[in-house]
Amino acid sequence: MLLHSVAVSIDGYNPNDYPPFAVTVDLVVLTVRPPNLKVLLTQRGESPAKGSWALPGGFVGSEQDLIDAAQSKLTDKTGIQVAEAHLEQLGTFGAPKRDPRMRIVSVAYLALVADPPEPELDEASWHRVDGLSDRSLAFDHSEILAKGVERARSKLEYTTLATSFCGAEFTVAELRSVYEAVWGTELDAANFHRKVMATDGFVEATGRTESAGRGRPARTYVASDARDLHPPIVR
Amino acid sequence: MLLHSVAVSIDGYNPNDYPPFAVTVDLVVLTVRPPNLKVLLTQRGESPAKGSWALPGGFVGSEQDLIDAAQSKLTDKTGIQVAEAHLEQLGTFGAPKRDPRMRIVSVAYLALVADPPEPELDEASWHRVDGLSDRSLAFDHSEILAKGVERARSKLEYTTLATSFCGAEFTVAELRSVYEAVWGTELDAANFHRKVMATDGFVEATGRTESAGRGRPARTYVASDARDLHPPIVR
DNA sequence: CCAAAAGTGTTAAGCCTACACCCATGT
DNA sequence: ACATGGGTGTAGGCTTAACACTTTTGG
Repeated sequence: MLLHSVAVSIDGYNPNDYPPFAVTVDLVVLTVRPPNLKVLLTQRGESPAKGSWALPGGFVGSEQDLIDAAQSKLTDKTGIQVAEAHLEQLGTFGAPKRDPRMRIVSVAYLALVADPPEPELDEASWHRVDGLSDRSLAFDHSEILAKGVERARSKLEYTTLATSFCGAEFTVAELRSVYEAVWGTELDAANFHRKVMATDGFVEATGRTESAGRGRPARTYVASDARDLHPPIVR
Repeated sequence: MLLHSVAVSIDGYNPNDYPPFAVTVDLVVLTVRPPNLKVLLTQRGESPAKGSWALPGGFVGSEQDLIDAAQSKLTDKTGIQVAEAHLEQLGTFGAPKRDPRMRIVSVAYLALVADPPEPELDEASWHRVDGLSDRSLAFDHSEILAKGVERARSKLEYTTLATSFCGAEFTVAELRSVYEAVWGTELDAANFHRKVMATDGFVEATGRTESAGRGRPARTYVASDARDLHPPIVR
């Protein structure tokens, strides 16, 4: 199990100066299917932890940037276009024994996506976050997931990222259901509406409305352009 | 400059499945020397970027956890005991060409330390953060530093981490000077005092006072035990 | 007309800000 | 006594939270 230095000859570096690592990306892909927050998991097809659930991920190419690796994994697993999702680095996990096979450092990314229509791949499926125990995932993936969920919860407080969970056009009620699913609380519809409207750079009216069957039809909105930036709170 | 797969034989893995990386830690060590925020830098003794300033750091050992590598670098460069400092992961930087020699993924850590007494090592020295331009450091270290400073600024808003910049025993005025240095603003002394006192889990009175020469002596405090947790705001 | 959901008004409580003011010490 | 910094009081403005109320649709 010990890894020794490997012979790779590079100018300016003594080959034995540094130990070799494998670097992977793991993805915490979250979506909201009201009233639940869901995470994308893959079932492991081979040992170790064969048959158990894990976060999607894979090796980083030798000439590939970390974010590019995360983006391509996301598109592979969900078919979601990069422009439609929010993707940010979550943290790096590199305990020596986190993978029993070898020394792997994994850079975790958090993706927030709108609930995708139909075409989920066979290998991957959506799971309720609150139905997973602290140790139900392979390796240290439960820990990574917990950090992703915590990040998502706190980011909704001080950014406008909640719109990443919505489709292109959405109502204020849909946006509210995102907050309710992620936070696991109910929000006052009246105050929520006012708060969203009062926050610059959050949503922009389309002028259209959308009827949900019963009740007064709701106006629809799109996310403002400047959404990833650094806007106000919504609590 | 191309790196190819290396032959390392590990059970369960095909040696050619993954590309080899070197993994390093880089440290953003911040301290406050009122009225300035300072960062610890080392001057590079060899090529590339010989002579220019860089963040302290180094390779992660093959059986070493990431945080352990960061802690030992911190102790090496500052002599500061781990228990006295706050250390948290900041982010991971792994652009393919960030180091011209080879593919290096660097896990950056942020350390907040009290201004150390005397024994600064020769290799490392403290620099005013606001005296550094966007490109004055080697590699992508200016970017890493910027992220560290930003993290420190925002964390002071919603945690009690400011006490990490203070010695074991401090006055409210000293604590205020920390906020003023990190944020680059002046704060109302009266309101600040009230806010700190009203925040549970922030400081605890020692019962002692400390005279700063002129004026009424200030009561001294120590950081509450539960400081890294998740306490209220101080703005 | 009635139920339901969207959206607006209103009011009281709490928080923040500015600044007046008192306290305790060194010179 | 007086200057200096520590610390408390207080009033006005702003934000929040709770909930009454009006609007607009489907049945």
